[in-house]
Amino acid sequence: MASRAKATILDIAREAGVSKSTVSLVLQGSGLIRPETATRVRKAIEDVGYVYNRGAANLRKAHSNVIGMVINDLTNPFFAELAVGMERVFQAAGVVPFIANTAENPVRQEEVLKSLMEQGVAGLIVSPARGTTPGAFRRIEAAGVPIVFTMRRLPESRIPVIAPDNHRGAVLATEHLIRKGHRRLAFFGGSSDLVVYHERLGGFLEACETHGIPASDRLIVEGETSRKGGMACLETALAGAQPPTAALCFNDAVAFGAMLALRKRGLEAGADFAVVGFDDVAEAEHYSPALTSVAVDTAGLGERAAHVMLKMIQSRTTRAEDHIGAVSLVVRESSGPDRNNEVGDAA
Amino acid sequence: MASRAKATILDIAREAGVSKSTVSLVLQGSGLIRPETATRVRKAIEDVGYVYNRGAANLRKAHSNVIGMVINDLTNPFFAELAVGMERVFQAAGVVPFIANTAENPVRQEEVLKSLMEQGVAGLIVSPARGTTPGAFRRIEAAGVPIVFTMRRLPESRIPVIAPDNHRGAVLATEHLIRKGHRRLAFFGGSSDLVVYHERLGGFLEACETHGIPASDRLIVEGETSRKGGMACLETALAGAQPPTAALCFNDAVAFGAMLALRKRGLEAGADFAVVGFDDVAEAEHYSPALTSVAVDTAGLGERAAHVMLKMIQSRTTRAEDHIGAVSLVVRESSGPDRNNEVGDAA
DNA sequence: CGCTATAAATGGAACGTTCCAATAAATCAA
DNA sequence: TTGATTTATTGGAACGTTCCATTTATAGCG
Repeated sequence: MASRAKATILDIAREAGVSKSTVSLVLQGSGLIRPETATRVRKAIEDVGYVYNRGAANLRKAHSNVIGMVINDLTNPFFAELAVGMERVFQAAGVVPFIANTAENPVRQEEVLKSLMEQGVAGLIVSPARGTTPGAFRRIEAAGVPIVFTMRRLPESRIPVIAPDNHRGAVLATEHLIRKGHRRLAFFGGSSDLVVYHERLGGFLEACETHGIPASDRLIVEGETSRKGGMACLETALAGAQPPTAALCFNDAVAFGAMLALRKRGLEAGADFAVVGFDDVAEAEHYSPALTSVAVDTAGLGERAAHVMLKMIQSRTTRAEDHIGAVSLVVRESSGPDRNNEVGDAA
Repeated sequence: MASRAKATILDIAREAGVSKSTVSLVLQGSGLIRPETATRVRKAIEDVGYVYNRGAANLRKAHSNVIGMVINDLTNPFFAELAVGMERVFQAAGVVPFIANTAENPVRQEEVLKSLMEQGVAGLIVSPARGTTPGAFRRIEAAGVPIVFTMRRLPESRIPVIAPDNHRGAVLATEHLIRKGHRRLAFFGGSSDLVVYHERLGGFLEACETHGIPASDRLIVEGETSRKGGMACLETALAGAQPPTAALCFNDAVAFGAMLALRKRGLEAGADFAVVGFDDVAEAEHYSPALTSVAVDTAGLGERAAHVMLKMIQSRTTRAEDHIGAVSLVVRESSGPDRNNEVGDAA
């Protein structure tokens, strides 16, 4: 049944009674071939169960159609949503994106990038792992392969970035909490080795500044960007003498964790402590209580990144402009007013 | 900076003053090369920024080190967890898995498989998209590329499957509901074009049978395997004259949807209506109320699938045994007793 | 009919590796 | 010293495609 030796273009040529060049032309959909010949060739292809060998082709063409998508945490639904947005665009362009997970591990990331490069990818869309060294992409850049960063950027690097307006999002969220009457605020999760962290924290601090929240009433708790991290942050925060009454969380996972920890203490997010997330993953809407979060148009960012990548490949450049996506605050149930300071809020 | 023409093995040979064969040997870590020569070559590799061309190599070797992972719905956290389990194993084996998403679309799946095959994958781990035609994998089988199905199987196919014991899981869950005093039961979500559906539904029906729940008191509502589908199922179920008091859901996403719909009606899962999910995704534990679900050891199944694949590749066979993973019911808050039929349940 | 113009098909070199068989150099045994 | 053995290194022929430069067939025109 299964012919052992895999068929090549030459086998097809023999089968169809044409030359290998003709077969190649048919494979590429060239109009130079007489339609009848083309169908004959196509039939032969079908008959022998031929599979195109893209490796061999790339040897001559140096122009693959695969794009690598390197993601730091596939279990975060946020990245899955991002990937889906990209795929929509790539599919339309006849490009197949291969996704690889680095699990937030720079060593693993190194391996994955190496493998992708060896495979001859046309471009790389990357959300770099935490702790990525500044030089990690130098070789890839030198090889002339276009790279686009999504969501995260590296400290000093000329690689284009597609990301939401983290600063603005944090300002929006923080102002919302202040308007709700909260005067002792916390920022939960993330760590300072992430540029995004500084952007989001920076927005938080700026809003505090503008609205006269003194530094002594701001609590910053670093932590893992996961549910577990969020739980830990909340515990730390409530252990203090003058605990905060509201928190802006680094992302939704942290927010979910904080809410879970609240429930464990018999407290309710929204009523007893205000929680705001970041990213607005699909789950946020369906949580209980529903999570107030900064919406970043995840799928839109994914589409944007894919478009930028396609353009870079097409114009064979390695440069592109950054894109900072608009954000908006989606107010739900988790961010109620401060009970001890019922200022009220019209909005 | 970036040398335009990419360096080849020959450039390195020139740089290091050896022959291309020597470079090739060094690249493969052969012990035949004098250590000093090897270091000299490695230095040259570093200096010229060489990237190995795996396509060219495969032309001779016909033995790539990439494995394709084809997943039907990346946004379902279940599959992300599965992927993570596989990656652990593959990483240790020095293999890089490329993940591709089919978004439950057989046409897209066709494209993805084609692309992966052209890329010369060593093997394929697949969770087939809904509506996959029985012949979809014939060509791949004929090409001698090992395939392993995970979670889902195709109606008639000799391809090995790694999946949980769906039947048993459904029996466990259903018996739990019956012990809780429920006498009118529903099965929510999924559709009959999925083999898994029949396995899970079969377990449900069998348990009903054994415990004397008449067919008239069993309600089966097909639906999308998503939150949205779950919401619709619940609405349909409660619209009837003699609505059920408990439901076993096709998977956790459906269960979350059903719980959400309950809340919209002012009802509470656990207290007013019992809900049991399937898969026990990480989220289940953290939901409110926490979801009772059938745990399938997702990561373990992923690891198992990866191991089977590695063994198939190594022994160059296309056959392997099915693996049916053990399941267990994790009882949480969402599956309380029937209020109108407080039989009680010691366990 | 001969000529040119167009259309269709073809052979061969190249792409960057691997691997076999062969060579060159170093070591050993007698 | 000579030949045998071991250790390092090397050319060259594949592998399956693309693409350029040709060749062959077909049509058009006077």
